[in-house]
Amino acid sequence: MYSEETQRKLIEKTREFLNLDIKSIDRKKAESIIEDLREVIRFHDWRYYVLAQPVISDYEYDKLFKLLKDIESKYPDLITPDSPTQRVPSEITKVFPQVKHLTPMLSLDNSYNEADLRDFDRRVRELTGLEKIEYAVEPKFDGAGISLIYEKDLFKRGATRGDGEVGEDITNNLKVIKSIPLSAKFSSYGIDKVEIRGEVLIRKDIFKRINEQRLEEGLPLFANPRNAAAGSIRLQDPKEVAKRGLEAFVYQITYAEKDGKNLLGTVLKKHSDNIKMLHLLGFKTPYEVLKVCNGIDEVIDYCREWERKRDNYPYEIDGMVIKVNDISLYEKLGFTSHHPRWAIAYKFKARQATTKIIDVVFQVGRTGAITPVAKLQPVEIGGVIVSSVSLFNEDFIREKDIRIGDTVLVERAGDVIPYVVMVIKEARTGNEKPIEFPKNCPSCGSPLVKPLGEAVYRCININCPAQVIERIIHFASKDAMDIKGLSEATVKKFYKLGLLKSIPDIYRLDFRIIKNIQGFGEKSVNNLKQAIEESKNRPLYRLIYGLGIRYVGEVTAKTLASAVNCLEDLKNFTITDLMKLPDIGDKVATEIYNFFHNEQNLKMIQQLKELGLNVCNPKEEKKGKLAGLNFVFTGALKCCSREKAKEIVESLGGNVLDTVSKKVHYLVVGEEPGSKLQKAQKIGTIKIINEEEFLKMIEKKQESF
DNA sequence: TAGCCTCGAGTTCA
DNA sequence: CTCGAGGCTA
Repeated sequence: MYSEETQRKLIEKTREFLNLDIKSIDRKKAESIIEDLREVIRFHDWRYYVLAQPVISDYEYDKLFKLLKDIESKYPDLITPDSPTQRVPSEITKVFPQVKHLTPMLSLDNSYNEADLRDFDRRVRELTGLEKIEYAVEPKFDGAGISLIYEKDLFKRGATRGDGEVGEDITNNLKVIKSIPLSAKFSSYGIDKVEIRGEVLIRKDIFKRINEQRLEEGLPLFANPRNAAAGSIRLQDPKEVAKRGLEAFVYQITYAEKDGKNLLGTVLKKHSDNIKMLHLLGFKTPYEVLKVCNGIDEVIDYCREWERKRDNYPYEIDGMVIKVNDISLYEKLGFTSHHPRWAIAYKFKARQATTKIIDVVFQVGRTGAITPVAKLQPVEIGGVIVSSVSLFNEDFIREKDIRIGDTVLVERAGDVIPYVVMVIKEARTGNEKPIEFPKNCPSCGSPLVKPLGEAVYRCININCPAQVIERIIHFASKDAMDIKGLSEATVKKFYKLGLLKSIPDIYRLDFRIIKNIQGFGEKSVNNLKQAIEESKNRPLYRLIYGLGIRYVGEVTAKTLASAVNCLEDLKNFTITDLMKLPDIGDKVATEIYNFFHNEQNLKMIQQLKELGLNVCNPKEEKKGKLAGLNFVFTGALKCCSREKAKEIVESLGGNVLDTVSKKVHYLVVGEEPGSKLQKAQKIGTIKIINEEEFLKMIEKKQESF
């Protein structure tokens, strides 16, 4: 057992060790830290295996373990018999009876890149004397490992991994998992007794539901689906286990006998065939996603493919497993003390990491919304360095009890945007400072207001500098007036220099001054000049959208544009008039009405008109061949960007929507489609077409672009 | 009035 | 992409 104080110190040391590079460690340094490092690893073993509440990510644990292994291989005389490297960690909660596995449950050696995989392949080829190896490659499920024994076709016993030699008997809990057959006709394959390895998993969407429920009940959250699965299979009450929606995948036969004789490698020759057999016997297996690869190049390709699409897979996977497919070679290849030489794991870049919150700053958005943003000690997640993360609003901070100085678990999933999963409370020193929400706007100092029932504070001063800047950025952005060369950074720079204080100022920029600004040459100035000139001719709806009226996005802007001939006509609309338009209720109508009855705004509109911007719709309305049809895109298109495709569809009279619903007529499926495809299939009435078919539909008109 | 559907807004890094 | 909230419909 560890006291709170000890735990805190150990976590602190963890961070130190994580920043160490093996190259910087000499003999003296090694001697001085090695025992501490072992103690740190033992502590994390305890958090992970005993409490099922790890305080660091797997990736970080692997890093620590690797550091210890590296030091020990550099200075082998420092190895002690009780070093964590000398055994797979044990300590098991005593609730379940302990049982011995038929064959040890070893972990796999890890690889992190192409070079590691090629090394592995080279070793396998050397040891077997073969020129090219056939590999079976499958996703590495991130769940809780289990071992199942079937005797005379009956499910006899199921166990956790434990220390690899001895696990816990959780047969009763596993029996409630429906994807584990209680009986399977192994006898029809001439097998009396078999030991199977697998993984208990929770689907990502179910994991989310469980955590939502735990939040409501005030229970500690699970950091990820694996923790949830590991915690769930060891619940005392199988009835509770049944409620958790667990599933079990099996991926390896480690023992099979007939009349006391071993069948592996003799009768059961190929791993891929074993998986097929398990699949046919009614087990959940990676059968559909297992690929037999001839040679390491195919393996690497397949790993890459999965690294790209792993987020679309309903189960959490943290890498790929590569196994030599020919089981008769296993004997020749053998084992090291930790792992088989005939298999290796290829680990994807981690998407979770822990780091410290250094500070919290408050940003002012275009609508005046105040967003707290945590500045982090930079940390690598999924291949990029993350140094800041949004904390959204006060409720989020309160719910998670986030404080400055806290160590937090940060995740960067498929959506790319980092997110604070939880605070590692064990790491607290007592010096953490609560996050105080400002009473005044950090940009202009005016008092903030929080409308009843809303989650965010707002600065309501429309001339607040931060808001003005954001509005100009929005106006120039791609979806609005699309002024290339007037990026976020440029707007900020010009504002600071006093060149750009309002939207109309864009069209009054003095280019003689800009030429003298560092970073602007002849060419960039000319490009900017031209882009600004071109933006004067944008269609009316883009201008309306660019004005940044609250609740008026692209769609509502189009509604408004098509209701009038010219921008000024909107001045004459009463709230009631506006509410007659589709999808505009009283809230939206009021905002629009207020905007067009604000003197400052009217002056701006007048100025924009005088500066030569298009403020009217074209006279005649052209109808295209796609008139009235709604499109949605999913996946990447080969022909062009989505923007371009959207433009083409709209030019032909069609619409492009963001989400799949009954209104949609066509779903265009590109490469690696997302969840929209399933949704569309479920609705049924949507015509699902691929890119080729789509191109055919728009073909005749396409040359003009 | 509840629940569905859609739109708007916010969001990180390079 | 996701969440929250506005608008619409049963």
